[in-house]
Amino acid sequence: MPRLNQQFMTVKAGHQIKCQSEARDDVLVLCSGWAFRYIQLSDGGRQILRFLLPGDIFSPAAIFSKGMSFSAKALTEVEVSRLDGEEVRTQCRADELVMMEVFRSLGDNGRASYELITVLGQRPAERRIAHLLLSLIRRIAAHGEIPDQRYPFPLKQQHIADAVGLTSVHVSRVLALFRERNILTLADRTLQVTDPAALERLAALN
Amino acid sequence: MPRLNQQFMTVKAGHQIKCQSEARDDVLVLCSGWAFRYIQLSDGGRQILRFLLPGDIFSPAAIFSKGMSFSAKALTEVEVSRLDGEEVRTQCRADELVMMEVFRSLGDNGRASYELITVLGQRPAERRIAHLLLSLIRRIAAHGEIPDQRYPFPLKQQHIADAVGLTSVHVSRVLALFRERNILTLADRTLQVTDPAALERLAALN
DNA sequence: CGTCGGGTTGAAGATTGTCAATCGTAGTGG
DNA sequence: CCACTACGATTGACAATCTTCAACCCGACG
Repeated sequence: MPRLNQQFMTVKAGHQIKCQSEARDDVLVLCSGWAFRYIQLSDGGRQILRFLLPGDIFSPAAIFSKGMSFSAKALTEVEVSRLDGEEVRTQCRADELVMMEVFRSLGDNGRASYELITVLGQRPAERRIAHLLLSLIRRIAAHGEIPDQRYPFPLKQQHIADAVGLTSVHVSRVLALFRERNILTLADRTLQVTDPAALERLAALN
Repeated sequence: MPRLNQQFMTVKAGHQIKCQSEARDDVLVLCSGWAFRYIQLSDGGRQILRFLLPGDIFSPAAIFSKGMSFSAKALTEVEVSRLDGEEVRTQCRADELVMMEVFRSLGDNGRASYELITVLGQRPAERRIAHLLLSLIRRIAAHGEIPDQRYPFPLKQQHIADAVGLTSVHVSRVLALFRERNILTLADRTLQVTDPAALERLAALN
């Protein structure tokens, strides 16, 4: 099994990793830190499509299909590995497990997209934010056991706002509400959940 | 090249084609009529994820990845072809072109999802509706040349509402506005566009 | 002729956005 | 060590957008 050619880079917090019209056909993988995919609108708005954690592929869909145009930015300082697209494709054909991994990633992203569409279309502010927080918590927990319901959480309120389609002002108010109701506290780059059941009730998508 | 086993069914307008927890691992293809994918919420709300036109696969992602759970309904009377999942997968491995077709479909759906997320998160009612209408127009036009900017359009206002995350009452008001401004008229299962440029301006995602 | 589904309209209220001021904290440079 | 600054979070007042509820219309259809 040939080792794939890879090339590393590190990007500082807040800086661009990939822009909408990136021509190159490479596969980027997040090795450490947090990042996010987003679409930049000309009127200054931006929609965050998904947050990326270590191990995530920046654009799994782009491996087999052209023309996904979104940008990606580093949320914290990150390390990114760049693989040649063609090598990845031949590797997929050769190794069933690699292929499966790519499909799993594609499936996760698709499911997350549909959930986000549903949340944005059908849920009020509180429940949108609860859903985002719980989704992230689950993914963080899958990466390593977390003591005590305290999760590392590098997002600013503006990121939450851009992810769930609200203003940062409104996000601030909703988080204040959560704090008053003793559901969770978000401060100091840490998310502490005090009432996980309540959070799940709000985030539920049934 | 072996002909795939297929089995046809027709479903009347408004009836279920596939439900969220469909266990069977088959590939459904829409042969005629319109349908839509959606997620049903327990509180009565529903989010329409995508409208399907003839030739569309109900769940391209499900071919290679488990656990996409949405339902599908017929919008008009439809004909659906059912293929065995396993046969489709072996066919994909055998025939590069079939594989490419599936990837194209996956890519289209992914792109559409990201656009919908952006529209729902960042755009007000008018622009959401404009975006939906224009997307549909483009797809209809791709299916056969259309004279005169008059498009067949089987959606009720409730469908538009569930697709863009608004109430049907508000959809009605926005459509009235479009009519007053001579942008388009929606009546009688036909969509007539009188000012395509204005529609594109509203629908634009830049 | 009645009724039913879908569309339209008005009035009132809830949710969310906008604008602007304030505050706290962490640099940064003198 | 002390301004000075910059950034993010918070708060209040107000406005816009969208929903809710209810009534009504109208054409299709039994």
